Amino acid sequence: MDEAPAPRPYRHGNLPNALRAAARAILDESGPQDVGLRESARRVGVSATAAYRHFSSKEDLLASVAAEGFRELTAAMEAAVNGPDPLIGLGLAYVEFALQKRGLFRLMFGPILVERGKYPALNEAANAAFDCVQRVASGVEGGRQEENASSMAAWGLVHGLSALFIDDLVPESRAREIAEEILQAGPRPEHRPAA
Amino acid sequence: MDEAPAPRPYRHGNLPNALRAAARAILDESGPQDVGLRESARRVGVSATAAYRHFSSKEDLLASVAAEGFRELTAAMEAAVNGPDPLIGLGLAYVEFALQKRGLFRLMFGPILVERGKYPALNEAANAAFDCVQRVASGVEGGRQEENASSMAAWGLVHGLSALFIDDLVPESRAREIAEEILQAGPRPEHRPAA
DNA sequence: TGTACATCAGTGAACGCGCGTTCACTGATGTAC
DNA sequence: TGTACATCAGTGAACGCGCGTTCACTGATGTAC
Repeated sequence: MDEAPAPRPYRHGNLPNALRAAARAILDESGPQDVGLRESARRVGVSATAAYRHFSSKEDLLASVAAEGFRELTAAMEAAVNGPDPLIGLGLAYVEFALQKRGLFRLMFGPILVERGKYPALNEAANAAFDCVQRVASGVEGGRQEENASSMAAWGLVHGLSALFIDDLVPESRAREIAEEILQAGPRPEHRPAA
Repeated sequence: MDEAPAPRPYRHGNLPNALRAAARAILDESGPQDVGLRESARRVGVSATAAYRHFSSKEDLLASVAAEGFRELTAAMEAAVNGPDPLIGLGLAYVEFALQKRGLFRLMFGPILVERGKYPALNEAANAAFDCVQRVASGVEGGRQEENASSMAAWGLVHGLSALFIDDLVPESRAREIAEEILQAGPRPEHRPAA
């Protein structure tokens, strides 16, 4: 027991990733308001100062996490688009992403998004995700990614359902079936007078 | 100049309202994350401690502000429902509310909403608003306020558009026309292949 | 292959800050007789 | 109408806290010769 084996080498190896992972763990457990640079570092087992070797500020770390989230959202949507109905697939993937990664989703669409001009990587990742939605929703392949009413409607519907679901305005168990029902039905919900 | 006229009487008169108003001013200027009990009191010109005569905690104040917001949202929707197409009116009122009171809207659908079980007044106000949406969206008068696919779709669409708009994912100037276009068109957006 | 040195990812102590909240209090207001 | 008193909306000082960030530093790693 003399030679205690160093539990971690001097250099961490991938501290940026570890910090992002820690931040995401906090995100999952509570919410964006509780994600802190100090707490993230604490969880990784590293001094708070170490984070500054890789991120210029807390906000920088958060932006990096959000960018990662947008990349994952894009990947999930693109994977889901190869079904019979791309738009339904995309919609369900979007909602599923929100339900499974609530805290991350909230971060992605929180104040950091407004500041995305300051963070090129975040900006790029967010734009890629939005372009993907608009492209599929416009029903064009090479298409114009400019907003048009129909693609905004699809996006709005999917985003709104996600927001309502993760706010527990509908029990989670029902959220998925409702999303499926709505998306299968259209995505133009019929306006029928009571069931 | 001897007798400086007391700028405010010893008793404020309506400190709860004044504190709510101050909190909303902060909400408008920055966002939910910057609303504090101390800062609200400071703006009213009162000691921080004074707030505790009327609110048991910061969260209690926030819940009170959110409840006020839901009451105003309900009123706006109910006023807008008396047009030719109630659902379009309601939708536009909802979006307009979000655009005009971004910070408040964010607070209302933020973490406080999840905790609404602890604040009966907030819970009641929120339920009233949600019932109003569901009632109009279900197209029934005396109606079942249980969630059904069509009313959830309408709500989701309207809520999602609001969220996208206040996140500046669309320039505000365009937000209103887009909302109108989408809602006029349906509210079942046609899925047309590029314009 | 060995040595000298630059690089750079870590450390721990300390900073100032503003927060929510508690405390003991003051003094104006309202009320009972 | 006057007086005694309870009520209660305010005050200011102080608390502990955790935060983001800066500082001067240490010591392992990588590189040039």
